[in-house]
Amino acid sequence: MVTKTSDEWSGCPIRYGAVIFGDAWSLLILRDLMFKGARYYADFLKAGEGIATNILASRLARLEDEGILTKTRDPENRTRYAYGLTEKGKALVPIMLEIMDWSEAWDPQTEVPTEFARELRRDRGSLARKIIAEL
Amino acid sequence: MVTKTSDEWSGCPIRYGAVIFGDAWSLLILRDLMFKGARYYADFLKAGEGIATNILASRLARLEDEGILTKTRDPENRTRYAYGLTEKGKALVPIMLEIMDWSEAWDPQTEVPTEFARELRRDRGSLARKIIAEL
DNA sequence: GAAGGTAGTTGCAAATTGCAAGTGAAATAG
DNA sequence: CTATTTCACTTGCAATTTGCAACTACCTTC
Repeated sequence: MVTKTSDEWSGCPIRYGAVIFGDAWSLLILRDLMFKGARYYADFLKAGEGIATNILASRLARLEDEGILTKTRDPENRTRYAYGLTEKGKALVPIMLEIMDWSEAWDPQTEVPTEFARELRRDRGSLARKIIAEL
Repeated sequence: MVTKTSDEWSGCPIRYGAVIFGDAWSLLILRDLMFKGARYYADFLKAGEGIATNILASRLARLEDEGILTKTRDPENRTRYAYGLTEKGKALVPIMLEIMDWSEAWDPQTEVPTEFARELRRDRGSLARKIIAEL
């Protein structure tokens, strides 16, 4: 694929999106941050998806490099780091909501909590703002 | 990653999304179908991203298996196949528009045509419908 | 300063990708 | 009816990436 440092790189928005989160593991990490309250390295490891520790480390580093998340010493327990979304990362919430809506509509096995699905349909803009405000 | 045929598979909408298009090449194929009028195998190969023919074949097959695109003999030139989006595939347009909006907002190098960006901001629902209608 | 918790790194086999060349089926040309 | 071309792949193989398991380094607490 044409890379960001290549001469052939142009300003295509989908290609930029593909570089950032056109990767299944990154998508799942973002999900855990946005919707499951994951904050620490161990949270992502234990999220049940079976991500390997080396892959997790590489993805967290990439997302940090891209300015999507931040890594800081946890004030409560200074042996560990806390990961959090930047403004740029929080701005991905509407994309995640669209994905959820699509999966709910087209995959029979997908199940979104009823109340959540209702809010998603009714006013996804305010739902997005509410989720971002809680991050 | 937990696979769709695994006992541990649950109805998580983001995981379903990740399986389908949490893949950079698939995203670019969908972009070419939706916004660049690509229809034939050669169109995707020549899209300038440098996708290898074996990778293209595997992704087209996967997207077809997932019910996102269809493959039919081209009526005008029966030596080739025409690829097209199913309803399920067309329903991905709003997700792609969200990605475009996000890239335009957060990546300085990304450039979306001004008129397109304006419509995206003003009423993305009707822009999505317009794009789908033209597919 | 030893023990425990946390976030990684390292080594290696297996799977996937990327590249280039080859194949097969259908139209078209002679 | 045979030869050529076009199109859509498939195959073989080296290089990269992933997945798995074990190991390390850094704080903090005791």
